[in-house]
Amino acid sequence: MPELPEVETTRRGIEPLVTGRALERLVVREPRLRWPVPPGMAEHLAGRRVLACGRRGKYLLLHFEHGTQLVHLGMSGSLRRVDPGEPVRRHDHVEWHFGEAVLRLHDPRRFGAVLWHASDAGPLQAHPLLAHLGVEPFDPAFDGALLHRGLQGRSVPVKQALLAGDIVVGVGNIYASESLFRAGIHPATPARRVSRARCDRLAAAIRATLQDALDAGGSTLRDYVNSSGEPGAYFTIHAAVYERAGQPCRRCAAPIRRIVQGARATYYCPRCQRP
DNA sequence: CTTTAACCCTGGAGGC
DNA sequence: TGCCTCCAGGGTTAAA
Repeated sequence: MPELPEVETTRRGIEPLVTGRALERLVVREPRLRWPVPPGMAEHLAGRRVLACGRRGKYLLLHFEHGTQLVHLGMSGSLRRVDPGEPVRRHDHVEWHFGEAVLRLHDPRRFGAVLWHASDAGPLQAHPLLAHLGVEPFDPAFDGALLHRGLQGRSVPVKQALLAGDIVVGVGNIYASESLFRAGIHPATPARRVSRARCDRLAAAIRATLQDALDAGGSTLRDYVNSSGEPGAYFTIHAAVYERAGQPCRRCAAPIRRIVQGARATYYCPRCQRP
């Protein structure tokens, strides 16, 4: 499932293809995504120039003069470059035509989204889907102090507090487990009980885990965004705990455990990770 | 305010 | 081989 590193890698892949270029045509084959693709979006964007390609959390942002297109990959989405005339496959829902470069959104489960925020509707940060997002993990402002502040007053397990995305964005289910392992923190620890010192460790662990995934993505960037890449083939990080239930911890050899928190699987080492 | 559960959807896995 | 059931999962939203 695309987490922040996959989304950022996608952004870096498409940025040179779209920046400064006019969107000749937008094709919406299946508007029924997480939310309906706004009617008339194709007409609204035809011939308009993309000024920049950004990202906020897991939202890709295509900035136009008159507004911004928000693209979310959900959990099964991928955005790839294909050649014009490349056969359309099942679940190819939206297409951006920039001359010889065509971007195609492929999303079997349709949890993704393609939305529009007009410039005259107010600042982009005020968009309902962006307004409550936490800080970017690579923003210098993200540190142990900020994390510690954000965890105060919450009794939910620290893993769920990370996933909520209102303290720091981009930490999905995989990297939440991996980051907590790296920091040596038990995932069920109540958020407010994580000490300031351990928040320093955790913030560093989150950044390091995401950076590792980004590095892995960078090495496979060509395959990821170009049509040669297998759709749905996301980065294979060298997971320490994720989906390793019953297998020996790479650090201490104790069997990795799987628990369910908030209806989501969490993996951890009972010996390396303490409350 | 915080916390919990339901929901959107399809492909893949497992049971029979 | 085929059909049925179950589950995963990001993230929003309604309900408690």
